[in-house]
Amino acid sequence: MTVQLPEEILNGYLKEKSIRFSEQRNHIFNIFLNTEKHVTAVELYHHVKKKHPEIGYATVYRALKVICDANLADVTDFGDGVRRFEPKYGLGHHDHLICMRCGLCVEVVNARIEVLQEQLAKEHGFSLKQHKLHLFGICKECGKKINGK
Amino acid sequence: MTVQLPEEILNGYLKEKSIRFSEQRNHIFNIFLNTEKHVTAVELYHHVKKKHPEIGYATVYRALKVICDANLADVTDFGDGVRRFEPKYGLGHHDHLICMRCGLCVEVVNARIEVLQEQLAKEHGFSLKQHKLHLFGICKECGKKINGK
DNA sequence: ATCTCTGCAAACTGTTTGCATTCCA
DNA sequence: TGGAATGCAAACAGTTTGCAGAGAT
Repeated sequence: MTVQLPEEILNGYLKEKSIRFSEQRNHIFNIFLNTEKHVTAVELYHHVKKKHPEIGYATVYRALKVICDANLADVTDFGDGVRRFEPKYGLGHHDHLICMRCGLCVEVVNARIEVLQEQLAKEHGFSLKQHKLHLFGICKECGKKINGK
Repeated sequence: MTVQLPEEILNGYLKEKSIRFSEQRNHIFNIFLNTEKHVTAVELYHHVKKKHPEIGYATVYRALKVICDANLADVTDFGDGVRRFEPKYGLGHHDHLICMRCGLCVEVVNARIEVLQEQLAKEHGFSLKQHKLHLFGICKECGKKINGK
């Protein structure tokens, strides 16, 4: 099994599902891949708009849906009611550590937590497919600022 | 420090913030406490509506906001874009194990995961305040059904 | 009497859908 | 050529807000 680039994965998925190629979706996908993580659909729309002013909201949403279906993006909601999308390439799972004061978002992983989650699910008769862990707290910088006052 | 009932906590909070008592908010709060967990604002509205048809959406939303501010409810979004509220009484934190097939939602806790999360946050200079862990998988029953086919 | 809370409806935000047109296969 | 994908606008769902009137302090 050779390593596949995200574009190849997407194209493979499109072929498999006999979804037609489209210039716009391609543009959206490329911009999505090069965007800072955790983009809102609206943010992505604006990024896309800069280079391709003719592309509309609906197309961005539809493209994102295809990308998610192809398992190339994760959807996350940090609790503010806005859905955020982030690219993923098969592997590379991670959790989120979010500062409640400044909004800083750090990606973290801990293998032991992952293993314990697997066990916990198993104890309850579940086969685990996916998980989302959001840790909310105060980051170092904000901590200083608060104490400095 | 004596143990406080949720109503007492809410009343204390109202007094502290000099928010006025209101019949409606009280009804909403009581129904909220006696509802199965993870209610949508809309679901809660309908429950409330049965007993108190004169209460409107806005009041339910406003009441829920006060309840959350008083730290008596948690907001959760399992990824479907709908915000769910669940009562909490100070302590009693738990995570969620969700079946991706039938929607079954089990509440789980694992002390070791909690400790590791604390450590993980600390490693990154964060002081942890809160976290949300959603485990998505296939429950025992659904697993049987899938294999049985 | 004052000033907050309610209830209604209208406004808003994020997302989806219907339809005529464009354009890939 | 046929049918799926686009772009627009209108529809939708969930949530918030403005305002007049009711009600708590």
